[in-house]
Order: sequence, then structure tokens, then C-alpha cells
Amino acid sequence: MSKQDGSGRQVTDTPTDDATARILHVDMDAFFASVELLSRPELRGQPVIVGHRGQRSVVTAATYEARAYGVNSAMPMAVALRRCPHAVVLEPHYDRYQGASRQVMAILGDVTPLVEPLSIDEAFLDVGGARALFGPPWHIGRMLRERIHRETGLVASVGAASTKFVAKLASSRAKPDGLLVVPHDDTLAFLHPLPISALWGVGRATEEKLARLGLRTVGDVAETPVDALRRAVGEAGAAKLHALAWARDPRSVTPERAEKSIGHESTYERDLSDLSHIDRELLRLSDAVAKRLRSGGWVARTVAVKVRFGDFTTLTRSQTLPEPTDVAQRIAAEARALFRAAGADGRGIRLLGVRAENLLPTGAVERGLWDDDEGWRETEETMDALTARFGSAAIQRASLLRAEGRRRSARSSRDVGSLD
DNA sequence: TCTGGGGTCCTAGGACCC
DNA sequence: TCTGGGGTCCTAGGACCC
Repeated sequence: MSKQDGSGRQVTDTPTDDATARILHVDMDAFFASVELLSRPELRGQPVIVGHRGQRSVVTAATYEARAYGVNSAMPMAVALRRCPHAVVLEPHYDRYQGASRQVMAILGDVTPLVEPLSIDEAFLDVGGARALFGPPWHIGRMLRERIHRETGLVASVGAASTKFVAKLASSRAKPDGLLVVPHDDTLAFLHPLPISALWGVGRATEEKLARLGLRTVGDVAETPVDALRRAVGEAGAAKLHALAWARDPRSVTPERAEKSIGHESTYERDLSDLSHIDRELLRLSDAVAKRLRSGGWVARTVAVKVRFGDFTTLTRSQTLPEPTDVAQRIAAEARALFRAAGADGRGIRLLGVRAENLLPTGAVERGLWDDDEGWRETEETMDALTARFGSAAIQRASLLRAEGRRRSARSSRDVGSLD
């Protein structure tokens, strides 16, 4: 591992020529707040919070100066301002963050096409093939940090390791404004002393379950038999946790990932109770969903609504449609029916949400590529056309659906047979 | 402390099929 | 006639991540 500065944090300029650390995790520091400071340079060095000032709003982002007062993302704004009354609160500007994100992702794309954006402000890179051009991972990390700062005025931290999971841990350890390379041979020494909450997928609930088994560190999880973990966190969770605790993470960097659902939701300053108002909101949310479906080239087979009441209890209801849609009125009609069937009216509504699930590429039905009974019509021409238009990730999903279509087709022909 | 909005993944039960 | 085990889909809810 690279050397450390006085605070125990790894500094950036220690050459570590280690080709095993081929996965980079690039994570922007206090991203939204930093973007805001670009247009408000006079606020540098002050505690700044990004978020609405509403009764029910939360902190979207905070500068490190604000974090020193115990202010964090997702914290209720009221709490944040109690902790740091003199903080400057700025309204978010998502279009600016999108723009900055595109700039940063473009810089990453100059190093390798193997860039997988994880969110608006972080991405994985596989630099295994970029070594000949750009040098070892630490050198690429340093170059990226410099370029990002020079060209956008923003600060990124970078972690490098042999797996995604450890690379991400490395970048968070390097923050703020740092670079940390964890060579393969140092991985377990780096990983095992960390608290279990460092494991991906371990939040408060899982942490408490594991604490009941007496587990505190990642090393503790590594030494626990999978069977014992399974009883605490279930089948998939146990396998995943145990693997991660031994730094086994087979996930590769995959640049294109098809969306699986598209949704919008709103929390209201005052609870809604008027049904016509609720219907208008469901239409507004459905319209936003439908617009994004159409611009992404999707139709949805399933519509889901989410309702949160004044007491914060939450329910979801969903319905798979006889035919997929990207039409706002159709989605809204389903959302309204689901809302009524849930028996939710009469109580104060704090939040409404509409989500489209089970997405299919648009035009598949109309062009005869998809049939509700037969699924995908598998011809070379249709598959080529689909791949060209939607990318391979969408087509992977499509072939799953095609298999489903075959089963359904088999079922319906049996049904016909039984009627004879 | 009193809890946003965008998502993903997992579990569990019932329906249905072989 | 009564029965088992395995698989998938659909739905609801919950945990988690940024």
C-alpha cells in the first residue's frame, strides 16, 4: 500500500506499479456541493448545504466544512440546520450536475471504453488494457484526478484494486482529494480490520443481525461459516457477504447496463386527501414516466404505484398489463385503479409514486418482433435490428423474455388442446 | 433526527405447470 | 384418487445504495 500522511490517510503521489489493481473507482468529492461552488466561489471554505428548504426536505449534499458539524446526505434539513445554523443552503440544479457528470465521464472515456457509470458522480474503469498507453493504475489515477480538476474545477478521489468492491472501499478511504492503490497481495490486510458496515449490502438492519452473532469486522465475517450467516441474512446475502469478506468479487466492469424500471415520486408539503387532486398527481407522475419511456425507446408491461401515508407507512401495488404501453393516459388509468383498489383514499397521503417495470424495446409488438403469445420472433434480421437499435444489454433481456414467450406459447397451445 | 428521489436486488407465498 | 418435487411468474414488502 502507499505511504500515509499524518492523518493516516494515503497521499496521492506514491508510485505503486501494480498491474493487479486494474479496477479503478472514481468518485467525485461532495459532488453537488462542489458544482454549486463553481458559480459561488465566495462560499469556498464555508459550510454549504444543497437541498430545498421545505418542511419535509432532506440534505442532498454537503461540503466537508458542513460535514464537520455532523451534517450528512439524506439527513432531514431541520436537523442539519439545528446542527449547523449558519450553513448556507443552496437550491439544487440537477441540469448542472448532469452537465458536469458528462464532462467527467468523457474524461474517463479517454482512457478506456470500459467505463461503467455507477451513479451521476462515480464510475468503475477497467484499465487492464490501458497500461501500455498510460502506465500503471496509480499513474492513470493520478492523471485522471489532475485532468478532472483542471478541466472541471472539481475534485475526484480514486481507488484502485483487483476487484470492484475493494476499489470502491479504496476510493472512500482516499477521500477527500486522494488516491489509494491496494495491490492484490495487500487486499486482506486492508479489508479485514474494517467494520462490517463497509461490506456492500450491509446497512443498519443487516449490521444489527450480524452484531447479534458477535460479528464486528469484515475479518469476523470471513471466519464465520456460511451456514451461520445464512440463518441471519438469507441465502443470497450469506453467499455474497462471505465472498466479499474474502475479497472475492467476480463482477466485471460492464459499460452498458439496460434500465430495468423508470419511476417518479413526489412528497407533498401537506398530506393530500382530495381524490381529484390525487388523480391529477397520478396523471402528472404517469406523464413524466411515459415521456422517459418514449425517449428511452421502451414500453412497459407493468405499472406500479407507491403510496406513503401521513404516518409514514408505505404500500406498493402493481399490475401487469395485457399489452405493454408508453402512453401517459394508459399508465395513469392503471395507477388510479391500483390506488383505488388499495383502499388508500380517506387517509392523508404524504407521497405518491408511479413506476414502469418489465420494460421492452418500443416497436417490438407493432413490428411483429414480439408477440404476447409467442414472445420474440427469432430471425437473424430482427435480432440484428434489435441489437443495432437497443444494444446488447437490452437484447440479453430480450432473449430471457423470448424464453418466457415460448413457455407461454406452449401453455396456450395446451389450453387450446384441452378445449377440444 | 423524523425521515427525498432515483434506482437495484432479494425473499416469500400463491398460482400454475410438468 | 391422492400425492411429491421442481420450476417460473406475479405480487408485496423490505433492505440497500447514491
